[in-house]
Amino acid sequence: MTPLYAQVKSHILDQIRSGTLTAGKRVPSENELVTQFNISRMTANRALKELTADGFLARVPGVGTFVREATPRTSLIELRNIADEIAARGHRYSSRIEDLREINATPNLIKDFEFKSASPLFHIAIVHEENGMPVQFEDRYVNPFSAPNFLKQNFAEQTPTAYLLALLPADELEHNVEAIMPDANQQRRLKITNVEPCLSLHRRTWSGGHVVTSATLIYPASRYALYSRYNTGAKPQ
Amino acid sequence: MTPLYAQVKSHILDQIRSGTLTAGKRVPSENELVTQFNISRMTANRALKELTADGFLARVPGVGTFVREATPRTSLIELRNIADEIAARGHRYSSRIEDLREINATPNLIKDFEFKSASPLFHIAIVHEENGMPVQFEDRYVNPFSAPNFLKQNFAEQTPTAYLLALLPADELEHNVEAIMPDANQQRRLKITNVEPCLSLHRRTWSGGHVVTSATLIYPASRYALYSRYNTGAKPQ
DNA sequence: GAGTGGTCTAGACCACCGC
DNA sequence: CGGTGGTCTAGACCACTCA
Repeated sequence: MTPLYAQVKSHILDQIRSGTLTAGKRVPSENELVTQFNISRMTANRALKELTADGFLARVPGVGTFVREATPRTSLIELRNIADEIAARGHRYSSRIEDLREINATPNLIKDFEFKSASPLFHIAIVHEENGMPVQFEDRYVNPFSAPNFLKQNFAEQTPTAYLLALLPADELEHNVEAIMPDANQQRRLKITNVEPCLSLHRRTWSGGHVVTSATLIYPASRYALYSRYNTGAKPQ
Repeated sequence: MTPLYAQVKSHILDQIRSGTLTAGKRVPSENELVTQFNISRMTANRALKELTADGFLARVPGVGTFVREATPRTSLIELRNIADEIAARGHRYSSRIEDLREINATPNLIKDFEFKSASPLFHIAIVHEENGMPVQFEDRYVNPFSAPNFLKQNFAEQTPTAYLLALLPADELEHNVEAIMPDANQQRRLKITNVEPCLSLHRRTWSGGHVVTSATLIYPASRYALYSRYNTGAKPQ
């Protein structure tokens, strides 16, 4: 059974997504939600408080709760498909699959996937190339309960990111970015000749409360940077 | 009057900072907090829930609430003050100012600040330290029209970020993250002995349509990572 | 079975806002 | 003044874990 506060959150998010509630518009007050959903005010308060913490709403004491301008918290690293990015630059995309099979989760992976005990996982190692030059090494684990047919896909046609995004909407993302020196294996796969640092982007993706996939994306420093620009919704003086 | 839940939060955070509660240790249960502070369980629940959301605690249903491992990582999305982040980990913050003066904008800086012609700029170079160890080198330029008193501030008391944020709301942000090998100057300032890659985070901040500041923040890879986790607003809640 | 966290209720008092 | 959000209470039922 879905908790009541989560149902209220979903209801409001649906209205924002569908355009019924647009930026700046007032959301039902806590007391209005109490009568609409036949819940207690504490439950309505929790729903609105969490949506505010998530960056969707802004609350003004004595006035009301409002839909915020285009979510300022979602922009730094969008979930984009590297094949589309490369195509958008007018370059040729290709890939090389280096591994694709079922494995047993290690203790670290069990923690990553929030599993309670040992479990099989799917693994893919794939090198993405732009005009034949490796630009990203993707080392990804996939929850077989979320994507049971993962191993049967043709990843020469569609990247793992694109397949998973089409299958399951990502409702929560976690990113961790580090600078690393690639090990010999990674250097070989990325065809790095000189000593060159890399960006290591670790990403976990949730859908429906479960970790769908955990991926480490490695970019050679000379060929890639992460970029974002966005509006915070603050009021300029 | 400080809210009760905030008092409980402070009390627990103080114990983490002072070392009374270390990583992995169990925090008082909700019922124990109820009797200790003479509060209702909902208030105790709120304190523990928020500390969990803030990343300090981890809760296990049926077992208890525990202090999390302090991971030195900084938020990618929010504009946070490094002094607060370090204090929140219970560590000692200090800084070393290496430069603070007015300069003339170079062509690159003129472009960065969207100026039409040459102009003076303020410059600060400052090393941020955690328990005496350099963790960030900040190389920042500031628009004198936005913050005319910048050079007169005491940056031993307040970081440049904190000063500028209090002065002007950031209504637009731009980030660019790269992996770099630090040059000799940067190595010396960060006290890097071995060959070690660094994260370079370049950030421009707008307020009222003008570029207020342009900063390059350099983090040694071994001591820092950038982190973010957020809700995307996609369908399943 | 005792203890834990997860959720929920039906009230309450308050500061604040706009009218 | 009535409506808003911010906080708080004293109960409650549940699923879960651990001994």
